[in-house]
Order: sequence, then C-alpha cells, then structure tokens
Amino acid sequence: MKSRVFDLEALGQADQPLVVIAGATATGKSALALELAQKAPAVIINADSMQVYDALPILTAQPSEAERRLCPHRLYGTIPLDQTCSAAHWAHLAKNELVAAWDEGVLPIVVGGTGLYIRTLLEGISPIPDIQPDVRSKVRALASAEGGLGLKKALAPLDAILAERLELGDTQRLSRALEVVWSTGTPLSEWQKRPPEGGILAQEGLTLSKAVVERERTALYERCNTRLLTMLEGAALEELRGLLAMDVAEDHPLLRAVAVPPLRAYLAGDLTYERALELAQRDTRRFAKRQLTWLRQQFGDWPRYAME
RNA sequence: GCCCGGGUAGCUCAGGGGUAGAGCAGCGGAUUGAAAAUCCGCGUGUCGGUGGUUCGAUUCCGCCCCCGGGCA
Repeated sequence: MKSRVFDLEALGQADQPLVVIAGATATGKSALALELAQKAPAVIINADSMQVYDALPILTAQPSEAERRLCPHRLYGTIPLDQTCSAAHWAHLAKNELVAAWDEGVLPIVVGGTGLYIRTLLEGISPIPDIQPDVRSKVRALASAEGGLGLKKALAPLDAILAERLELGDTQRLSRALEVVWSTGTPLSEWQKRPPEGGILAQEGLTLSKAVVERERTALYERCNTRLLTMLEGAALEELRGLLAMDVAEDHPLLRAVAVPPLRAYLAGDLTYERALELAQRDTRRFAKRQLTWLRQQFGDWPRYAME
C-alpha cells in the first residue's frame, strides 16, 4: 500500500475524511477499495452509473456477496428499474452516504468509473430544475422521428449557442439542450453559465484523498476480455434474460450498458455466440479507452496509483 | 528435391515503374443532470531479404529465406 497516496493516518484523524478512487473498468478499483477498507472501519460507496441499478449485477460487475460481507457497500443495486439515475441524483445520494458515514465515524470510500458522477460530487453542477416528463418524451419522440437534424432545427431559435456548438450526430446532447429550454424556458447554455453548485470540495473540514488507479493498457484489455468470459460462464445470460422478461423501458440506460446490445442480439438469435462475444469484448475495450481519455483529460492532476 | 501460388498496416486482403489503400482491430479528442451514454478526428507501413535493370523499384529480373498446395 502506498501511503503517499492514501494517508490513512491523517484520514483517521479528520472529522470528514473521504477517499475517492477513480479508474477505468477492470483496473482493479474494487479490490483496492476493499484492501483499504481492511485497514480502517470504512464504507464503500459506488460511483458507477450502471452498478446503481437493481439488475444485471454480474454483467455490470457489481461486487460479489463475499466481497460485500467484508465491509458495508452502498449505492450498489439500489435504484429500481422503473427509475433512472443521473449525475446530480447520484451526487445527492452519495452526499447522504458521506454524511451517514461521518456520523458513524467510518471512512467513506467512493469508488467507480463514472467520471461525470465523481466530478459532479466534487465540483458540483449547474442547478437545473427537473424536466417535466411529458417534455422529455416529446423530445425523445422528435429525436427518433427526425434525428439530429430535427432536434437542431427545433433548438436553433431557442438556444443558438448550443445549436451551433453541438454536432448533428450528437442526438443525446441535442435532446438534453432541447428538453431544458422547453421545460424551463431558459436555454441550457444559459444554465451552464451559472457556477456549478453542490460540490463538496467547497465544504469546510473535508479531508480528501483521491487517486486514479492505472494499469498497463494491454493487461487492462486482457482483463476486460477474460472478465467478460467469466461473466458469461456464470449467470450473465440468465440475468439478462430475466431483465428482458421484465419489460423494462426500451430507453432504460441498462439496455445500453456495454455488452448488453450484442448479448441481447444473440439471445434474439440475430448473432452467433462467437460474434456477440467478440463485439461485447470490443465494446468493453472501447469503453475502457474512453474512460482513460476522461481520466487523462479531466482528472489529469489527480495522483496516480499503479496496479501491478 | 522439383513444380505452382503467395509473402504489402496488428489481422484479412487489394494494388501497381514515380516511396501505397480498404474492411476489421487500434489510436487521439470532446464530455455540465441517459455518461458503460453520445459524438468528433486519425492509416498507424524499412510493401520478406539481397543484388541487378532504370533518372527512379514495393512494382520488372536473378538469387536467398519463409508459408501454403501439388508431384516425387
């Protein structure tokens, strides 16, 4: 254990200690978190956008039962399938968990690979009211009917800045921009000019120890590949079948989780097993690569913790 | 040993006297409430080796090496 990265001594004496571990998928973050949790009374708090849902624990690589027995785990599998999470919502939940941990005098360890969530927790985000449900569905209907072009046309007179800046193909951000003006009457570009709110870095008394966990790329990809294989040797396909049988909303984030689309196509008979596996492994690698870009660019000034 | 076919990007291959392209894989980047999402960008190469012909060779010729297939 590298004490320079995680100073457990100092953390132990702080009123509001916090460890944050970020890293790409399959790097070994969870193992590191558990290792730390053996050295001090701690609670592990999930910062992964897919592991928060109450489904696909295997495919989303949630900690096992055995691992969870080693120390308390929070925000894993806690959001029901009829709800969706968001960066702001997660940050809210996470803050509650931090307060609870501090009250109990245990060390909160936030660990996960969703950079946006972690950044929102630490630095906050522009405060934007919740979107009216009917507005959201109108926007999504427009998106699927007319694509980026339709969205951009609708957005241009209302939020010229974002309509100009967003790529035509980026239907997700175009949709977000449109639902925000439609729902709040104020352009998203306007909201985003307001300073982020709710970040805990601004908090008095916080003693933060953060690190990005790294592993050599080839080894990381190898771990991604074998991990998926292991999942499939387990009950990954069964749990996916179970999820699909529950008629989840077609636009639920879990249905877009890495490996889900190809495996779903396999279950539907549209892909061979070999092809589905190949695609799922490739998608996992690409996902890890995107995370590495985020960690390099957004968390570039964080201390690094090398695995192996 | 002989006869064919082939050695070009990480892989499968196309091309052809003016230092080379496709698919897949890969790489870089963006990221403000779906982020495991969504999007943008990029060929990454001693064209097997070595001599020769040529103003110029990855391309043509010789020899060598390697890999397939066939005949012995």
